[in-house]
Amino acid sequence: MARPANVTTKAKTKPDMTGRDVKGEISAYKRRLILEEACHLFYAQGYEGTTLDAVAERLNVTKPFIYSYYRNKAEILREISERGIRLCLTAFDEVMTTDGPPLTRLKAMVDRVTTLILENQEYIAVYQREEMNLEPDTARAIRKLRKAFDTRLEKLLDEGVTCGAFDIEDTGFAAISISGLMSWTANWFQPGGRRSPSEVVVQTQKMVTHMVVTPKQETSR
Amino acid sequence: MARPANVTTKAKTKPDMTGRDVKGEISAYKRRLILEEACHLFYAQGYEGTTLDAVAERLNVTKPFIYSYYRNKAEILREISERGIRLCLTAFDEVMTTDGPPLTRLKAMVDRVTTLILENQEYIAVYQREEMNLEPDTARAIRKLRKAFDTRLEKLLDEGVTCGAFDIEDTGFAAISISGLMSWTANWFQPGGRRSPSEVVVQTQKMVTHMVVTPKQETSR
DNA sequence: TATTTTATATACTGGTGGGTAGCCATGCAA
DNA sequence: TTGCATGGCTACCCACCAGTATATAAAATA
Repeated sequence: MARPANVTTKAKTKPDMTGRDVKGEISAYKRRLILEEACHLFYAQGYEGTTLDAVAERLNVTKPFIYSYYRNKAEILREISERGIRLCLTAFDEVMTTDGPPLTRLKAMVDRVTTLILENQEYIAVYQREEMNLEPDTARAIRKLRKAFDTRLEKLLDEGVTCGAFDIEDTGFAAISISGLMSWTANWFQPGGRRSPSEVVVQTQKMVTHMVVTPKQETSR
Repeated sequence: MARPANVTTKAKTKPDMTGRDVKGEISAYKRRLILEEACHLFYAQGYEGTTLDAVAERLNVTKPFIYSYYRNKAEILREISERGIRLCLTAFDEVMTTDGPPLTRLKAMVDRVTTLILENQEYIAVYQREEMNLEPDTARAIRKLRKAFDTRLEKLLDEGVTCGAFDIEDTGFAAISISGLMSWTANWFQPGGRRSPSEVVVQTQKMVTHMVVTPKQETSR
């Protein structure tokens, strides 16, 4: 009988604090494999266009195998989406712990986050496209995370405006635009295409800088 | 028997050049109603999440009714997508026929296109999200149109760079970013929300201007 | 008014795919 | 060498939905 997929809560075994939880690690690894392959197919063929049989086939396993690691299809999508936004959020926060003038931090943030988005392009693209296939509760939670990102970005912009580094009329709008600009790359970027990831990152950085900086104060070029 | 949906080619009746083609107009009107309702549901629940029965119900008709105006579900999606991008393209071209310096035309374009995008938000959003549910050929055709938009925008930017009005390193990238910024509004804008459409348009215009203009040359504020 | 044509509905089919019940192979413990 | 746990597989079910064959009402035509 397929065990209930309570693998989510890792280290379910007794608190044997000495040895590693090998079982758990293997489980997590398998979950990861499923997630990656599913994401790949969702990206290429859409969520509804992808059958779990197809995912299983690519992994040379069967559908019940998947069902012993995920409760259902939607849960896979949830993990993809969550990963997508969580990565961005943590990266953002990490950059914010550094200090330096707003522009420096903004640039660093754009660098880190855009890099991340390109590295995890499929996750991000799927997450953006398939939001409505999430269960309503989950969708709400994810949207909240997304919003948190924009809000924090807005704060940073406010800071810059206050100290005169930025020239922005509506920081809320600018925040949406900037995060949009970064997200957008996941939609059009093609690995192995005309532009390398690092070129995209650099150009995005420049665009963002242009968007916020007070003309006279713009530094290097 | 359900007639083959050859309603697409309008004015199928004999070339009676005197009277109006009332039949055809009614047909077109019905197609339009179906399209709007379908788009609305696709927007709210996704393409695969929407059954044609549901569309029919909302219109107080039945599924075969729809099938006598559209060959299949994908054709409806095609028309939605095509409408989405076609609107933008024609608006762009229309603006380009006017003359004036690049910045003026760019601003006018952003105004017109963003307005259009907000007015047709559902079409645009569906078109962006559901691209992969189109038949491969159709998808290619649509992508081509999208690309045409970016290319023409790039040309305008090149012009501006040549005459010194714009300060852009990579006009191709800037074009993608700008069209991305405008498209993005269709994803987050909420009618009746905090910002009115015209505010969004104005702010988008400012963002775009910031992105391209050479600092010293920026005019009004 | 009889007859054909058009427009729409009722009622079905066939394929598909998410999800599951229950079986089997392997390994480990006693 | 039996018994139990683990982990996966075979085989199935059933809801759902795109698409269709056929009936019927309304309108156009004669």
